[in-house]
Amino acid sequence: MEPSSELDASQSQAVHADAGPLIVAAGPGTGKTRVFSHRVARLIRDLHASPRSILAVTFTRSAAAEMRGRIRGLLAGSGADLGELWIETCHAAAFRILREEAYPYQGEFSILREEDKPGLLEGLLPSSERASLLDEIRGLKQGLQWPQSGPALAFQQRLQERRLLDFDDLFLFVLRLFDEKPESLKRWRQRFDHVIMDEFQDTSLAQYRFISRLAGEDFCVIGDPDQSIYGFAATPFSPFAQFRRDHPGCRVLSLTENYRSQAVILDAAKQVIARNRAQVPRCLRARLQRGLPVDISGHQSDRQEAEMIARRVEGLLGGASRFTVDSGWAQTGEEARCHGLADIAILYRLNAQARLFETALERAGLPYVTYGKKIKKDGVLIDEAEDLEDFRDSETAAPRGEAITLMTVHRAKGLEFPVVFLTGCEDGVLPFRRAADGRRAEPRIEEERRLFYVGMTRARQRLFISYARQRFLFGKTLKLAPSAFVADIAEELRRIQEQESPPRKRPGLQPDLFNL
DNA sequence: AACGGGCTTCTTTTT
DNA sequence: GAAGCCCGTT
Ligand SMILES: Nc1ncnc2c1ncn2[C@@H]1O[C@H](COP(=O)(O)OP(=O)(O)OP(=O)(O)O)[C@@H](O)[C@H]1O
Ligand SMILES: [Mg+2]
Repeated sequence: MEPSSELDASQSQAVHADAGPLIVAAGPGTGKTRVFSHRVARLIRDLHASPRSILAVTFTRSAAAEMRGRIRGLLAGSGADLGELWIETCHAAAFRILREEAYPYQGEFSILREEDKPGLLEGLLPSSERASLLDEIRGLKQGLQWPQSGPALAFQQRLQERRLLDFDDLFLFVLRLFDEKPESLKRWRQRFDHVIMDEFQDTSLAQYRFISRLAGEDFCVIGDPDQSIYGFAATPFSPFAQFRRDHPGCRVLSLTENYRSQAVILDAAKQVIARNRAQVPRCLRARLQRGLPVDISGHQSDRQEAEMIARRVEGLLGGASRFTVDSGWAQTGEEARCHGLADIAILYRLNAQARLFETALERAGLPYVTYGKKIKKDGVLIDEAEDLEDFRDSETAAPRGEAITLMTVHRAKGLEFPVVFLTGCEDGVLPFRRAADGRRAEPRIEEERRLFYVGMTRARQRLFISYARQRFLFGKTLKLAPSAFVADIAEELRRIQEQESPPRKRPGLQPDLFNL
């Protein structure tokens, strides 16, 4: 692994950019997250900023944990430590402030988990109307409005009786706190001289308002508009555009060198994303050598897809290095059995797709870890983060570190793997389209394309794209065409293998997706 | 209260 | 296919 201390010229410029509103907008694998950690480390180590004056915002808790480790590593030997540095998600930062301010309640209060929300409406509404009320409440809160009347208000009162906040409330309350108690806002603003955010493209309006109120002169946001994949979860909002409006004349830096993916993979990904309108012309160059073509395979069925991937994985695993993490080979551009289990990720659009892979991997005796799937234990939903370790004992799954990773593309955001299988690349699955008869049959195609792009750009050395002609989903067997995204990859960058169909004569005119 | 048949719905997810 | 929900029956 390359030393994580190196920076190229643009990265260095971003790290050393003076305090002042700063956007770092750059493509995947260009070292945005590296810049983030170095910028924080530099503040502490070189500029002697007090760690407690820094607020570093990440998208997930696991990213926060990893960031903590990276920064600690960068500070090692300098005598400095992390002190009271805040590395938090937006939600966690809001929650911490509310707790420290004992607002809106003295003493204990807690967060209502998403799955417990409907229960709170017990007796208030027939359960068939609960979901839509919760949607309505979310809509209100996302627009920074408090529920004012009707069952929405009743829900809010029930939260209050139980000293509970839902996730959206965190921002409503912290913003209200700042409005009601200017002295409190002043204190927090004075504390956080330096605010930095990663994955800024997925910041919601409420989150942005919250962080903006805390931030002073030194406010740095880092992200990639082409990797915005959580639009579905919030009301439409363009954080980069808003930041520019709020900070006219802010500095805008970009990073153009991709250190993650071999050139063929990156070029293929660029061809796909090129179909989305770019606000700013894209510039992204591979630093690694070309590598092997993107491997595209079509299968007769979803089961076949899973079986073939399991076999493929076996072929990739190096004998001796089978259990080494990220063995760092394949710079040679040669196919080789040199990978460890932890080097390999199987990515998919829908959690429901995971099961077939689990079955196939189990049959092949290959250890894996599935992330994010809702897990029930004795009929009760358990929280993965805390309880997965125990849970694993009772299942076939393996401990982290020597297992294949199974997760949705959404979850893979920000991560990288030497070998990536991007699966279920069918029209209707990726891009996902709700059941054909539904009104909202139109997928939000640009976001789906970004998702595909995120999936592709997780790969360092090998990218396998696969689709099935037939898939069993939601109780129906669907006939599916390959995703149009696949056809956007130029011939010279890919190698296609269509698994031959069972003996059935087909007319010569077979629509060939790849010769559009 | 507990059972079961018929009905609908079912992404992606942060906390 | 599985789960949740409604509603009528035991
Ligand atoms: N200057 C550099 N020299 C060598 N390797 C680098 C350099 N900068 C970054 N890398 C490596 O490139 C990979 C991608 O870096 P990083 O995760 O920071 O990119 P990113 O822009 O945050 O990607 P994403 O958009 O997917 O979040 C990592 O493996 C990182 O160690
Ligand atoms: Mg990153």
